Amino acid sequence: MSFGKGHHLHLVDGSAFIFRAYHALPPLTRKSDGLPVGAVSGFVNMIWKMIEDNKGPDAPTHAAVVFDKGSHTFRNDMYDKYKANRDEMPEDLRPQIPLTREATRAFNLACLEQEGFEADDIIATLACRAREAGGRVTIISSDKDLMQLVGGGVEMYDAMKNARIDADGVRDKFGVDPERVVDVQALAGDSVDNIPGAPGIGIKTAALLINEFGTLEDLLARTDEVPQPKRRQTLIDNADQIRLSKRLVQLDCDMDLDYDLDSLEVKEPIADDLLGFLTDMEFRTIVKRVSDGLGVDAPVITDTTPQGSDPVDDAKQVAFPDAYDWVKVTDTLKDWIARAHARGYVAVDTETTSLNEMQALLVGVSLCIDPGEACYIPLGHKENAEADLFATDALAEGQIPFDEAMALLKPLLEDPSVMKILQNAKYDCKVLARLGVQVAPVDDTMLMSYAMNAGLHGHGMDTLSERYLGHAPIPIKELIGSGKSQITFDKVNVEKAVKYAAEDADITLRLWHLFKPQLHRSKVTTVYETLERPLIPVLARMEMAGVQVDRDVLSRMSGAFAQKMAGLEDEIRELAGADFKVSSPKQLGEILFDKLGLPGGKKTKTGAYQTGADILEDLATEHELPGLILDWRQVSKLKSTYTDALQDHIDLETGRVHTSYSIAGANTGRLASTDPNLQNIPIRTEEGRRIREAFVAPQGRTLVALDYSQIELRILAHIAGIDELKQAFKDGQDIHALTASEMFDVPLDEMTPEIRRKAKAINFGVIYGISGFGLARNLRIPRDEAQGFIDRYFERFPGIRAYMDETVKFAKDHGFVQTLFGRRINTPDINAKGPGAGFAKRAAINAPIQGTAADVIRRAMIRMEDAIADLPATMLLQVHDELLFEVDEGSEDALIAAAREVMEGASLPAVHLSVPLEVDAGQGANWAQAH
DNA sequence: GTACTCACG
DNA sequence: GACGTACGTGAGTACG
Repeated sequence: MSFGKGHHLHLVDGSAFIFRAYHALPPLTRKSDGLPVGAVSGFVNMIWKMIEDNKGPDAPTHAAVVFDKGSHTFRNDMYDKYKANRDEMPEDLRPQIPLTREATRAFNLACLEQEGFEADDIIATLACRAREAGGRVTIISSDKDLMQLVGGGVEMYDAMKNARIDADGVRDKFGVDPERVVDVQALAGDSVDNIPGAPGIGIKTAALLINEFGTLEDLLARTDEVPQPKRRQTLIDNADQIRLSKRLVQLDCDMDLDYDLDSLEVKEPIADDLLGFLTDMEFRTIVKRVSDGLGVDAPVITDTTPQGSDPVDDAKQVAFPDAYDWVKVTDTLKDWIARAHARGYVAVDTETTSLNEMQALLVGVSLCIDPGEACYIPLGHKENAEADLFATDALAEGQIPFDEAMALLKPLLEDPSVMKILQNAKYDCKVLARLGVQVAPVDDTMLMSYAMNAGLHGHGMDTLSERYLGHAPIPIKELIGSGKSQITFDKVNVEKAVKYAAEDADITLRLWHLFKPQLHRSKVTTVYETLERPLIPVLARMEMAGVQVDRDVLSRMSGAFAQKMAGLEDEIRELAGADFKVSSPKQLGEILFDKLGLPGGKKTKTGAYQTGADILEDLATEHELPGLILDWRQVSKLKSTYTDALQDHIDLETGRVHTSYSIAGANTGRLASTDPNLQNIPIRTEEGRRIREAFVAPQGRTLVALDYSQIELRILAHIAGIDELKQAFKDGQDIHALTASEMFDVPLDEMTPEIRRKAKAINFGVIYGISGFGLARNLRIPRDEAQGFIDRYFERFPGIRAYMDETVKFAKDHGFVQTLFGRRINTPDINAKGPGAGFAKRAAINAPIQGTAADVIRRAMIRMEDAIADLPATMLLQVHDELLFEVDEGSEDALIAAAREVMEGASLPAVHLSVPLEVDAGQGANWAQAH
């Protein structure tokens, strides 16, 4: 009998089920092999519950579970930014997607998906057909995009809230009848799906307009009748965008489907199929429940755990062996690789000749699959290596030829179904990338620790091993020595190398077993998945790209600086009346305070006089010497740290400078740049700024810099909820001038630079956890005056003080603070007594602000590569609130537009800031011009 | 190896 | 009542 009156169709939004299950549940893994199955388990539970709940007279006669397929749909062809700000699917969810299809079929339910269409379109087409045939439909989903289908026998059911949604429910939500929902959505837009809509019009206004004009088409045809001038203009200006939005939200009710409603008739699950699947998944509880429900005996799930015990326990309890496997022949290597494939994960570590990844040569690879069982595959060890006298270029015995081994390892390292577990993965990924191996997918124990333990301790392997495994790894010094006599790893005796290298892989695997379940318990899985791990390949590519630095420019500046220093030194010695080392603060202090008897003379804790810039500036009014010292120091700093040291960092092969970013270096989530540090290139003084002229674009290219304007103050305004500040940012006002005006009762048009400067210092102070002492020192004013400013500021902006108090209280209660994106920064000293207390408090106040800004730019960087993929552009550097790019001449504007859009929308959809993020852009032949 | 100083956001 | 502080980094130099 064909589908019609009296029939009831259930349509389940399967993809939504999966995401809900994934995010609601801990990251369960299959015990026998560690396969992630948490989302599958949640999905199965939801389907089973749905079946159980829908027995009885109103039971569905027909049913289907509908899924999205692929990420590119016909909507992307209409609008390339459709759903563009969706975060990427978490790595451990990806392998579960096919399993949910399998689960659906195991339930004997129709499993529907179609390339190029969203689940919503299939649901729409089927719902419309069922309605036309005179039957009833229940759509099991809470997605508001499906509400346009409600009515005429079609209802929705929100399985989480246990609530049915009928036409009245839709009217409650959208303020219009279901058939007009698309009109409202087209006007209001949707930041989650990146539907543009009309700026400034939300659901409320949209419903008002639609109810007044009838339909969207009528409204757009009669915009001249809209009474509010601003609203009218918005509608006129954005008419095309609104029409596009409507086409984006309008579901396709008329898809070509190669099946009909009758084929969706409900069939009882076949016990063997269903229980077979559930047993395979090792879902003990569900197997029991389903068996009871079906009235059959529950099958036994045999325990097939690798060593018959829990990997978390093994990680800590299995002893570290005295010897590991030295892989000498390809058969042994093949055996290890087969084991890794069978297990689905493997810990990997590489040994190389250098800490600099751009120069490091691969010397060997170690693998580990079970605690205590690891191997080392030596590839580039030299013969007679340790005795310099006999060192030759000949390779040591017992090694597989390099290319042969790499040909075997590459497929494993690139296999999407085998998780590679590394400590500080970026390093190994870069070394291997230079050999043409793109390691993926990757888990990084260092980043797992960082996500959970930032602020508690470092995240290097030695620290983690001692802390969490109670085992001190073999120090690298024992193999390569230290200082002048240090050797490279290729000269290390292979026997010793096996012990050391395999142990590192063993430790990494054990840490992973410990950390993986903890990640979820600490509620930082999302942080790890969205802010830490995806950054590894992004930074690796930026570092390998490097930035071109003009050696001649630096060299010329060095010469000029040397001359200037020599001249200053002569003057300094003359004024001092003595010969001394100008670079020695100790000697300088004695000259200033003992010999010349200048006033002041504070001592450091080691008993030497302080000679910092602030002290010398104060003394400059007393004597000529301090000023000259300051000049000398500035030039000396520029020469030694920049014009000289930077030249040594130019890579001879690429002719460029390749920094290294540490992802887990700064507690707040900021990156840190080392070897060289390219995040502290001078800019504040004119002379220093010229160093940036040495950072150049190659022939035919341009440097483009984009930086967030006032991002930390904006975030503070959002977090603390300060309406005046939020409004000022929305209106594009000068925030420091506004603060000054509010505090000192000076109208904006009478603002002086001096008053504004004070307000600016206060604004920065607020971000740092202001204190009277600190502000006084910064502004060089008496302390009580500074305290007066602060008091007035808090009087004017009471919300800021409330934020500070709440943050400190949160830190005291929980032992950590959080960013808007859930990043956790531990505050172990927050309850300390004594001088440390103030320090910890200020750090706790600052961390959520600095950390949220760091999260925002991380999100932008992760999305940036896709966003500029079609442009001849490369992302090169990050300087906390700035990104530097290189782009072919002629494409500058396209790059700026694309990058700005990513940066300004980087918080979405996870966090909707109540202040706009603004990005300034510049371009030029060198970094000085681009800024 | 530690202390001091100074470059950046 | 005194203490000692702006938040977060990395690197070069002196000095023991």
